[in-house]
This record gives sequence, C-alpha cells and structure tokens, in this order.
Amino acid sequence: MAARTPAPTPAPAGPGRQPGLRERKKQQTRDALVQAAHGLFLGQGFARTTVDEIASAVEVSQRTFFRYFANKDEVALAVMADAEDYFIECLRRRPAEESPLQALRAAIVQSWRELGAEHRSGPGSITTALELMRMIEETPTLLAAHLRRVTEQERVVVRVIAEREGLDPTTDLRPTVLAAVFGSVLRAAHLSWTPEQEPAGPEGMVAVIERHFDQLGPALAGHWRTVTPR
Amino acid sequence: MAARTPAPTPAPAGPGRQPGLRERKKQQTRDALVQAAHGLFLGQGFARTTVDEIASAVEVSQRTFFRYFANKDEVALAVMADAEDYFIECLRRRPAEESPLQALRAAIVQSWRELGAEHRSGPGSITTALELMRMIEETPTLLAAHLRRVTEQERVVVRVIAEREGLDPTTDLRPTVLAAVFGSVLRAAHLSWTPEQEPAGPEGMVAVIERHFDQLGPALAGHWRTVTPR
DNA sequence: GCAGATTATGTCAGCCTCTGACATTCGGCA
DNA sequence: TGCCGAATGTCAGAGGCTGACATAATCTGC
Repeated sequence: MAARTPAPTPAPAGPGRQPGLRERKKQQTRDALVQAAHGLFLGQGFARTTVDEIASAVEVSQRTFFRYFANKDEVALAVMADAEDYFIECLRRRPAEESPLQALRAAIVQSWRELGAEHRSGPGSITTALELMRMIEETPTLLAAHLRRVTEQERVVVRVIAEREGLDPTTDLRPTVLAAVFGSVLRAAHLSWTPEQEPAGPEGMVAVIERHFDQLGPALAGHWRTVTPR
Repeated sequence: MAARTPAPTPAPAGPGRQPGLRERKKQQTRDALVQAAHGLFLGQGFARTTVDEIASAVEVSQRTFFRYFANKDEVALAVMADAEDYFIECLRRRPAEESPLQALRAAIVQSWRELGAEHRSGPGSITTALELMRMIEETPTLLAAHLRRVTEQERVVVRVIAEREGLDPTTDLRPTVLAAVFGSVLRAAHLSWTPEQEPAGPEGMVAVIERHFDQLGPALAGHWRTVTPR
C-alpha cells in the first residue's frame, strides 16, 4: 500500500514495527488525497476536477500532491492497484495441484469475494470501487492508463506462473500466452458488467467472470456453426 | 485514411472522384505533420519533442496541428491506425469456410505481409513502422493510448466475427472472448519481437506471431507438468 | 532535551499541452 | 467576378507537471 511512483521512501521500518509518526502522517495524507479525489471525481467528473481542488480539499499544496502521485490518473487508479496486488497474493497461495488456468481463475474469484467481504461500505467500499471502475471505463485517458497498468500486472502474472510451474518464461511461451489470455478475458468480463443487469456487489461480478471463462473453450473451438452454442 | 478525431470533414467527394484542391491540400499537410512528427520522435524522443516543433517544421501554427490531431499521442499512432484498418479489411475478406480463429490468424498474417510488400522503404515504410512500435512500447503515455485504440479495434473485430458467423454478440459471448484472446496473443507477440533476435521486416514479425498462436492450445491445456512442452 | 542530519512540505517560476474566440485568408462555385 | 464556407492564424488562458530553493517538521545519537 506504500505510495506509488515518485513515492517517498517505502517505509524503512522493519516488518511488524510501529511505523513512526512520519510514516503514519504520510499514509494519512495519501489516504486523504485518495478519498478527496474519488469524492470529487464521482461528484463532478474526472476532467472537471483540477488537481488544485483535490490538494486544497486536503489542505496541501499542489506540489505535494504531485509528490504522492505522478499524475492525476494515478490517484484515480489507486484502489484498483491495491486490488490487483491482492489478486497476485491470492495467486501465489493457490495449491500446486491446480492447473495454471484453474489457479488464475480461482485466484481472481477469491480476491473479488474476499475484498468484497472485507470492506462492505463507506469510502473504499466495494461499491465505490465499482463506481470508480465505471468512471475509468468512460474516461478515455483513465482507461488508457488503466490498461497500461493491467499489462504491467500481466508481467507479474507471467513470472508467478512460470515459478509455479518451474520453467523459464523466455524459452517457454505458455506463461506469456496464458497471462495474456487471462487478462483479456477478465477485461471482457469487466466491460460487460453493468450494475443494472447483474446483482450488485462482488457476487454479480464473479458470476460474469465465470460466465466469460466458460466460453473460452467454445470460442477457440473450430467451426462454431457446426457446434451447439451452449 | 481520413483524419481522425477532431478531423476536418471526411472528404465530401463522391467515390472515385478527384478530391479537389482543398481536400488534397489537407491530406498533404496531414501527411507532412505525420512525417515531421515521426522524424522528430525517432530522432530525439517523444517527450523531448514539442508540438510547436512539429508544427513549425511543417510551417503551420500549433493551433492547426491540434485541428488535425486531438493530441500529441495521436500523430504518433497514426501509422498503426492505418495498419489496423487494413487488417479489418483483410478479415472481412477471409473465406467463410475458415473457423473464426483461423480467419483472424490468417488475416493478421496477410495484412503484415501485404503492408510489408507495399511500402518497402522510405518514410512510412515497414521499417519505420516497426521502429515506431518500439518507441510506443517504451513510452508509457503512448503505450497507454495505443492500448486504448487496440481495445476499440477489438470491438470492431467482435462485430465482424459476429456478422460472419451470423449471431448476436450480446447473447453469445464467444465473439467477445475470441476477440479478446486474439488481441492479447497478438500483443504478446509484438512485445516479444525484437529486431536483434528476429529477421527484420514483416517476415520476422509473422514468424513471432505464428509461434505465439501455436502456444494457445498448450497454454490453456490442463496440467503443464504432465504434458511435453513442445 | 538538544544539536544536527533527514525528510516532507511550501513557494515560485516556468514549460508544455490543449481549448475557445475571433480575425483573416483561401478554395469552391454560381 | 463575387459570394460563401472552410481552413488557418493569432491571442489569451486554463490546467498538468517539474525543477530549484527555502522552510518546517521528524528522527537520531548524545
């Protein structure tokens, strides 16, 4: 959860130690900035919110804002980033018996469920996160930045899968191809998710995701016209 | 090939008619802007090139630049955009007997080969295009914009495939899933392409693409550890 | 508890991207 | 030739973002 790009030092405190006043304060302003930004974004739109507004809502200078976030996009994508980190953690914990694809699928479902259960309401709740996702999808520049982040995560997935299966991703293309496929199916699912059609909350999303993964086999099968659709 | 976003009118000239001086001039300045931009970008980097430089290289005002391109990114992605359009054209022409995945694969290979043969050298050549691709991959903001464009193309692919197979993409998820998978495998291939390892020119790229698609089946197969890698 | 080293923040000045408004020039056409 | 509309130029300004430097806060060892 440490600050992202131009970020202040990533907390020199040892594991488990009380972080010290300075660190706590930093975390505090960072959180405040994220909160304020999200509120403003959802209220009046991303483009119509200036960095100055966000900064002065938290009573820091604009310059300070840019010391926490490399750009305006980044503060909007902060929640997503945390969720992605959690997904990677889940993936790392999946039992070795599962096939790579099974592990990925299980990890994504698990992370949605658990994050959903963890924070049910308030700012930073799963509902806010879903609204934010929607906004991202509707804001070209945000969508662009988001997609870039996703591809970075994909590289991490390649590494984790390769380690898991004990092979070299530069020789064997399967981890790369699998990560790519996984990412894209997931995104297709996110895109087709709408709060109107699906039950709100994580369960709705999980359902959509499962539905999309179920179509992976059929989609790649030979001739659709000679195969029964469902 | 008409100008993109804030673009001047998309040529009111009828099909086959001589476009008229005004239209020709517009096309000319547009091309000149693209050329100048690419030259500067490749020479001194994207970030270190200002819009003013590009504009004055073509002797137009900065304002005019922004009437042709919505932003600096767009002029950098112009070549890619044309290539993508050509790919869609190829896809539309693929024989109906091919399975959806076969058609996609054949169309991408075909479009690379034919574009490669068409302009062998000079600005706008396939070599320049490949250098540009590299630059895009290395420039975060460009990469982001590019990825967004790609996902837009993916929607077109969904439509074409759905028409081809005569089904409704809102009910049947296969076109969506297939397009997503196709796009991601393609991108993985692009990423792993390097002018050092592969033969330069389109054939090198085609080889990399084929290699990645060949791994699609194996990557999705159950347990890798019990299957022979190659 | 204090002095000195670190580090976060503020201030300021400035570049660059992008936009709206209005004036001017140029091509198309009767 | 003369009018109309489209393309371009000019200008002014908002907003994102950065480097440099000064100030204020925390931390560290004594």
